[in-house]
Amino acid sequence: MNTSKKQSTRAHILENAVRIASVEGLQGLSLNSLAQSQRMSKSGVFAHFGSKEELQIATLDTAWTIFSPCLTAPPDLSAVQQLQHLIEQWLNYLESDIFPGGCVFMSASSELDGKPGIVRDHLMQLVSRAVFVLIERIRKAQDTQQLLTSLPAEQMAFELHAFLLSANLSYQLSRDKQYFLVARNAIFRHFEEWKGLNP
Amino acid sequence: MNTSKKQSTRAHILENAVRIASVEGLQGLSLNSLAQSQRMSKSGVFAHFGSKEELQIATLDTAWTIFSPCLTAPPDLSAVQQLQHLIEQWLNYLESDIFPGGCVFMSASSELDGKPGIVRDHLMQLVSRAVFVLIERIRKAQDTQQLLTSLPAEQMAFELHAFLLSANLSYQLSRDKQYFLVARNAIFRHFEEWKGLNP
DNA sequence: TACAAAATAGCACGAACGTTCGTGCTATTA
DNA sequence: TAATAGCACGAACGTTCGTGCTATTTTGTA
Repeated sequence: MNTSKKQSTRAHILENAVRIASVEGLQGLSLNSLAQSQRMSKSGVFAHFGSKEELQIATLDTAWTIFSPCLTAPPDLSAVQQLQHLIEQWLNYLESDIFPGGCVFMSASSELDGKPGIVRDHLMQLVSRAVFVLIERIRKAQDTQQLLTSLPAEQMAFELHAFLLSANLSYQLSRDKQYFLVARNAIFRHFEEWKGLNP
Repeated sequence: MNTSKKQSTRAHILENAVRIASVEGLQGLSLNSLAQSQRMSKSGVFAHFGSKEELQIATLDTAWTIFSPCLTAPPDLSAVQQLQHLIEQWLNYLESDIFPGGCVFMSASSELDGKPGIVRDHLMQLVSRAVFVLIERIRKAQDTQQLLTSLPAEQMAFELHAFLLSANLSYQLSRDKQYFLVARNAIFRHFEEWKGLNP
C-alpha cells in the first residue's frame, strides 16, 4: 500500500488537532481531548509524536498546508492583480471558518510570544514565510510601475497585514462578519491610493 | 487605619498577577506562580478572590487602571490634537514594557475568543470602552472640521486600532521595536490624509 | 495588655496534565 | 504455519491545577 495506516491515522489526528488548537490554543490542545475526538487512547495518539512539542509543531505544519494555497496566484495575472488576489484569498481564508477558532497562526503568535522554544521558532518561520510572499508581491507590483507609491514594501505589507490581523481578531471576539467588510474597505482604499488613481 | 492590610496585599497580588498574565496569559496565571511571586501560600492568595475566574477579572481590572490613563487628554488641546494625543499615549503604553509580555487585553482577547463566560464578557466590555473613546475622539475631530474625510469614524478607528494591534503583536513576537516606527509612519500618513493636507 | 476578628498558612482532595511501560491484537513476511 | 513487525490499548507514574476545609498567626481596638 502506498500510504501506510500509520500515516493515515496520523493525518486524521492532525486534522482534529488543528481544529482543537484553533479554539483552545496550542497549549490547550491536550492529548486527552485529541484522543477523545479521535476515539483513540491518549497513549495511541502520543506514540505518533513522541512529545507534546512535536505534536504542536506537526499541528502548525498541518495548518500551513491548509493556509499556504492562499499564497499562490495564477501566473497570467498582472503583478498588482496577483497582489490583490493574494489579499482576497487571505481574507476568504480568515472568513471561511475553515478553522473554527480562527487563524491558528495568529492565536499561536500571541500565545507563544515570550515563550522561547522550538515551537515558537517554527511558528515564526512559517509566519515570516507568509509575510515574505506578501512583501515580494508588493515589490513586483512596484517594479512594474503598477503601484506608483514610493513607500517601502515593508511599510505597505505591515499595513495590509494589520488589517487582516485585526479583522480576524475582532471577528473571533464578536462573531460579527462586518469587520471583514471594514477591512476590505480599508484595503481597497489603500490600493486605490497606492495605484495613484486617487490623487 | 484607612487602608486595611487586606486591600494592600490584594493590590500587591494583583500587581504581580498583571505581570504574570501578560507573559503567561490569563489561563497560564496559576495560583502557584502567583503565590511564589508574593512569598505567600496558595490558599492565602486564593482567599482574596474565591475563584480563579474572579482572580482573572480582578487582574483585568487592575490592568485597566494601568492602561486607562492613556484615554485621557488635556482639555486645552484641539479635537484632532486630542485624538493624536490618544494615539501617541497608546503607542507609548504598548512600547513601554510596563507589561513585560505586552498588552494584557490583546493577548487575553485571542486567548478568550471562543470561550464564553464572565471573564470573556468582562474583557469585551473593557475593550469596547477603549474603542468607544477612540471613535468618539474621531467624531469630535470630524464635527469640528479638523478631519475633512467623509469616512465613517468606525472605519478610521478600525484602521488606527489595527496598526496599534499589529505593532504590539509583531513587537512581542520579534522584540524588534522598529515595528513601532512603522506603525507611527502609517498613523502619521493617515492623519495627514484625513486632515486633507495631502490631496 | 487582652481579646475578637481578620488574614494567612497548612493540608488534603479530585481532576487533568504529559509521559512511560508492558501487553495484545493484526497484519506482513519467512 | 511460524516468526516478526506495526499499532493501539490500558494502567500507572509524578506533577500541577483549582478548590475546600481547619489551624494558626497577625491585626485593629477596647
